[in-house]
Amino acid sequence: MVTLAEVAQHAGVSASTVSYVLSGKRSISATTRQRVEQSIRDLGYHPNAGARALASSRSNIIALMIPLRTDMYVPVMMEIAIAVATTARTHGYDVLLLTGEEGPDAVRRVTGSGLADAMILMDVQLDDERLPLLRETDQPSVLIGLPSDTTGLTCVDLDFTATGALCVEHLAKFGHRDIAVIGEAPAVYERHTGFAERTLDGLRSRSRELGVRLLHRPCEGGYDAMALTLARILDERPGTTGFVVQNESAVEPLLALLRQQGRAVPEDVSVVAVCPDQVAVQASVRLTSVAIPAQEMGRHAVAQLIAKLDGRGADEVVLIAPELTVRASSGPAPSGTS
Amino acid sequence: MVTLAEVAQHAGVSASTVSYVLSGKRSISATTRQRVEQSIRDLGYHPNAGARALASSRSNIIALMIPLRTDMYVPVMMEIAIAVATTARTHGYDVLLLTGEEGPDAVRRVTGSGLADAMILMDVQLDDERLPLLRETDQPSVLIGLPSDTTGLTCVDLDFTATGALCVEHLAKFGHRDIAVIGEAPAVYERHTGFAERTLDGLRSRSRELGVRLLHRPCEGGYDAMALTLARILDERPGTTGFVVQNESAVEPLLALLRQQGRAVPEDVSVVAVCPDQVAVQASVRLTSVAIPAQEMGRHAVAQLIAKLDGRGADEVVLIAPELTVRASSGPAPSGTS
DNA sequence: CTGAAAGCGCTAACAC
DNA sequence: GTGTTAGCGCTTTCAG
Repeated sequence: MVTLAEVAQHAGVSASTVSYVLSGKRSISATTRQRVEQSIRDLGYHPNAGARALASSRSNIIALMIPLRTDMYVPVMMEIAIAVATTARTHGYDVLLLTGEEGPDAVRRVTGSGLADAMILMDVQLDDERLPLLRETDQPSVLIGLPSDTTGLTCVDLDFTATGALCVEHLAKFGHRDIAVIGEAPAVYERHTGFAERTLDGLRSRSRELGVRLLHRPCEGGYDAMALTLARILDERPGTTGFVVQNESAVEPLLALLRQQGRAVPEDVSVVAVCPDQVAVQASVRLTSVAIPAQEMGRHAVAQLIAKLDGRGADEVVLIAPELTVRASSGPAPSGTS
Repeated sequence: MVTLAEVAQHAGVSASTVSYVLSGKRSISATTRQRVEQSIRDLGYHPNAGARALASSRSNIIALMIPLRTDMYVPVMMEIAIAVATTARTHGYDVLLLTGEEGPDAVRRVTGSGLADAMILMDVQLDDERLPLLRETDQPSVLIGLPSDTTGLTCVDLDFTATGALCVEHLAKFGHRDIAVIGEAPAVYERHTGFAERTLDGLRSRSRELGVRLLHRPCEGGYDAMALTLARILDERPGTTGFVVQNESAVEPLLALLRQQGRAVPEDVSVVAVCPDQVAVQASVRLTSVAIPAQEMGRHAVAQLIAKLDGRGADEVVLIAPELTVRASSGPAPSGTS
């Protein structure tokens, strides 16, 4: 293994000079720099991560905690994770993958051991058990998601309240007065996952303002569950002409069932989804939707974290504004309907 | 920050004793051990990862390279990644997440810097550009996937050749004589991804043996692409009664299109999918399928890697035997059809 | 069964 | 602009 000392010797300079060439923390004459860089290449030198971490008390690693659960839409998590990893690399950081399994202990382990310099938490609950730990640690962290109390925390998320409002507005503008919301699985609400509840808040308050009737039903994914849910909705509110879907695995079943019942989209009923663009585009009817900006969330989270690590940047809640894309699944409410 | 020296002092022993209590590398009297463990708890001591890595030349980190691409079925990758992470933890290892972006350079960086002790590569191409590097490094590695030349490599994968064969057998047993294969996106084949080609090999050779006609068509995901592909297939082979689908985002579109054309599943046509169980179960028709054992692959990969790290375990190709689960989408070929 | 002490490879004062 | 050097916190011989 090639060490810094060997590089120094090869280049005829001192160890510190090599170190400074690498870190750029003090100015180096052009000639020395070139000699050193040449030696580094000649010898195939790679700085030792452990030694560096020990001496500098910085590992240049960011920990990313992802949830174990699989009842959320996985591709979004994956897209965020990948965005985090690639963005982190552009800042010289690597990413350590932690599953939720260890729970709060993982936070202790990572902060205590200096394994990572900072951490990003995904899938935050409204009253997440890891939050107290984060508040008392001096280790920078960023949440992707929004807990109920954000004091002393930095959070990045889509503005789901605005998302809910936006969906209702869109349908209301088209004259829909009876809207049904197909939500996530009941477990998601029971767990008090922030985004689901906030979307609901947004949906409800804007409905109230616009005088629209709103019916919310959680729904497991899949055809059977969707069939049951849809039947109940139409039973309770036969005049329903607008649907908001926030559950990727209910999207296609819903469309199929509507088709099967002879309800044309968007002539008879309109559907607005909250889902990644890919899902909206690949559906059997191209869906009007509010996208989940996974990449943007990942990038923002890393940016915030780097800012903290560099001493810039305070605690802040970054809410990404939702954007609704009109596609083929929404249109004017059929006339003659209440 | 609490150091090992402080723990030693608190417990009234030497630093090395504390170290040995932690590592268990030499026997310690029960009383000393207890005193030390008490001190560790009292002080809230966590060993410093960097120092440990430096002194022992082992980081206790496994690098996991996942592909950037998103044309593969993401949930499977995610499931593997999570299985890798949790399994690794049970062996005392953490997982570093590398995206394919850096390509071979990532391998160099990680092995050179001692950041990770070993690595797992996912989404291996038949002639992957990272393989030469792996062969010349002494750093242990395991591939999830199978390149064309496995010399000097350890690989874990589903036996896709057997998978293909199994699908044909199942359909042939039901009397289907004309089978169409809906494959992955063309890009996947162009990239010479191992699993896609091996499945095809299995499908073809068994078809030949059983005297079944086989038509293979790559297919992008989504309805439009599937509609086009299906039309062409039925045009070319109107007598097709069996479908093998290896493309998650084509599954639902296919079912919808068949339904729309009045072809009942499984009365008129049978469908066998190669996909995760979740997809098979959630589809509008519960699909007869060969599952992708994501968790098992992740666990196996880690097990192989740990074996190597412990000096046990040689290079080996582990092919997981496919299992076909019969569900509601396959049945006897309609009589009167060739 | 336990201690003492020599590094591991690098960073960052402190000197010049 | 460059060199000297004292650690960073832990592991692991070598001694007892």
